Amino acid sequence: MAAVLDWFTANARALPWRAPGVTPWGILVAEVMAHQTPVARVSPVWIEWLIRWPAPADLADAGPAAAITAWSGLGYPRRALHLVACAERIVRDHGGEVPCDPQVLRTLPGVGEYTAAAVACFAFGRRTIVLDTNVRRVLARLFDGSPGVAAHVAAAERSRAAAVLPADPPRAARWNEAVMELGALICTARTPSCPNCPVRSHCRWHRAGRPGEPPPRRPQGYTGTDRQARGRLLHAVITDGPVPAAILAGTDTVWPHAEQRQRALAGLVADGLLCCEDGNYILPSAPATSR
DNA sequence: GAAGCGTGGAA
DNA sequence: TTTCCAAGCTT
Repeated sequence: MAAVLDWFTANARALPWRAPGVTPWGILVAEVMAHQTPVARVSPVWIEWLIRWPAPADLADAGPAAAITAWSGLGYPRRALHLVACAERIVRDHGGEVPCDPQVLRTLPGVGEYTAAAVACFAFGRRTIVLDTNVRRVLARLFDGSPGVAAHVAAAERSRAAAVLPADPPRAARWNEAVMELGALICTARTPSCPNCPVRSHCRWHRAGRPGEPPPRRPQGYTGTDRQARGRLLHAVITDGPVPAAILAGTDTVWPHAEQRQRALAGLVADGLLCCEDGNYILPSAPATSR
């Protein structure tokens, strides 16, 4: 639909990874950083990472501790380990170049269906089906007239997305990016700005009077969870350097509940985000095994 | 297939 | 202040 492409030309955000000359590695880093994370928060961290580690080999050499520290406040720090493992695999198996085949990309740590399609499309111009939560929501409203989407991608969604994807690869890539942007800026989950939508007159959901409930809210809850405990404990080591196990595990300095504290620390160690050496918790210096 | 995995800014 | 949630992936 030309209206969406025209809208994108006029309204695309100037995200740093959309600048000319950004490498496939830059695209991959941006996509992983953007998982469940607002783009506005990703931008400064992405710039920092690409300056420090402009190519996969640079991050592979840097190792996990530096990556975890530089991950800053993006959340889900296992993604930093995934990127290090990606970098190692890219160096070892792909001559230091990010692969362009979505099926190959899919085998990299932390790269799922969406990210593989996105990197193949945005970095290499491949004609792939890019289905993130924004695209799914836009297509569901536009063509199905439903207010939101299910938790998981259905087969029918893929075929519908394929059906509306332009045949010409460069145009398909543009379409993917444009629909994603439309979902991020206009056709938002909570309060969509239909008056500003370039395809409101074609939208089944809008034409039907925007029926239905808003998408089911996810059970989240954070305060007091293992997730919060993990975040606090890891943060302590990132900011203070090596922390004696007697303090981190043995006292309630960082986290009050003893049993939960042990569970969280064990999880962090199991995930490769922390190591315990010589009685101290430290960030891992050895490469995270990427399998 | 459901559950687990962080964070900080906006509403 | 509290609540809600933002370009998913893995087990």
